Amino acid sequence: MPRQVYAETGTFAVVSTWTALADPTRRAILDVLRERPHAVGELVDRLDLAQPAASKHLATLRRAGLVHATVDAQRRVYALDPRPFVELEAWLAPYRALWSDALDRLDAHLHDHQEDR
Amino acid sequence: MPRQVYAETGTFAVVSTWTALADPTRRAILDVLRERPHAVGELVDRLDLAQPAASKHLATLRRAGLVHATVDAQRRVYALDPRPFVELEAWLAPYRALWSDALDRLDAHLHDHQEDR
DNA sequence: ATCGCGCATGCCTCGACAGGTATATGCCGA
DNA sequence: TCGGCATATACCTGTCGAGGCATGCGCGAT
Repeated sequence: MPRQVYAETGTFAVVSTWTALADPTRRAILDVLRERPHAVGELVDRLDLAQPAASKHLATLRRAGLVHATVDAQRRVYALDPRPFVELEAWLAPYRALWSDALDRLDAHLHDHQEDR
Repeated sequence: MPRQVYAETGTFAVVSTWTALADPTRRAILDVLRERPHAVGELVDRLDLAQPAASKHLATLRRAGLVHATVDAQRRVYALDPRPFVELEAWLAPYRALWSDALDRLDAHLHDHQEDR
């Protein structure tokens, strides 16, 4: 049975969400964690990683607040944390006008000679 | 009057969207470009950048497909390109279940003792 | 108490950048 | 044609992060 959250206490080398997401291996880890929480060993098996590499990537993801670990005996079970994803969403939101505008223009173009503006 | 698109022809050192977005300066550039297209000099002024730095960041953004430039005499006017943002959106979409689930649980918790599940 | 397992961490090396300076290039105006 | 402007690019330097290896550390089982 899980016991305690493994907090990233203090403000030690906080990592930006963007920096954490810049690495493909870390994005792969997140993809797997989206399915369900995984222990480090499971991630090592499924993603064919060296164990130290996995631990380091997970540490980075932790410092970015993207994941958190629960302690279960010798195992650390990592799970996603929603908050940074919400921030990403918020960052992306203003850019959404870009493609919705593009789609609008496309739409206008399709309905071309019927009405203008 | 603008003349030509400044294509990133060939597959020379394509940069991942994530890599391009990992840099804060580049994100600042995108924020400014969201307002309207800007020439390099305008970006240099508004963001207090060295001119070579601006050109280099813009080159990276170009290789990531996030911006494109139109040539106007000696000036290069950079504007946003929607496509990578749509891809970002697509990447983020599956994670949306995360916080919608969290909100659902919160909601359920608020309506707590009224109905279960 | 001891061993083995699961994981984290320290050290090293290397390649990838960011910032700065200097310089090359295309284009306009006089 | 010439000078100057706007931008790109080459070069250098310092920094940071990823991968690989070895090792430390906590916990459970025997």
